[in-house]
Amino acid sequence: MAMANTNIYVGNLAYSTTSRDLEEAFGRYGTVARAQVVSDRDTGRSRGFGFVEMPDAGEAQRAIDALDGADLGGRKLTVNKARERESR
DNA sequence: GTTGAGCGTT
Repeated sequence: MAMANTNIYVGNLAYSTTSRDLEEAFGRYGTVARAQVVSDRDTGRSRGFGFVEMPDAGEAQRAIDALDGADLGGRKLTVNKARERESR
């Protein structure tokens, strides 16, 4: 109910990958409600993973299927539904 | 180089 968007985890990102990069990559498969690369709270560096929220479950699944294992910045992405945490 | 914060203690 409170979880209207499909929450997607994107791992194995190059440290150079930005939230904008995620938004562009997932935006090719549907509407992206939010895209965020997670940075280390202490060092400020990318932690090498991020999250993307998409309102359409069908588009979200298609994006996951298309981007999981895809190459971005020289890294093979790991993409799947996120485990916990909700939007904020 | 892999699953988000921070109040506080789950």
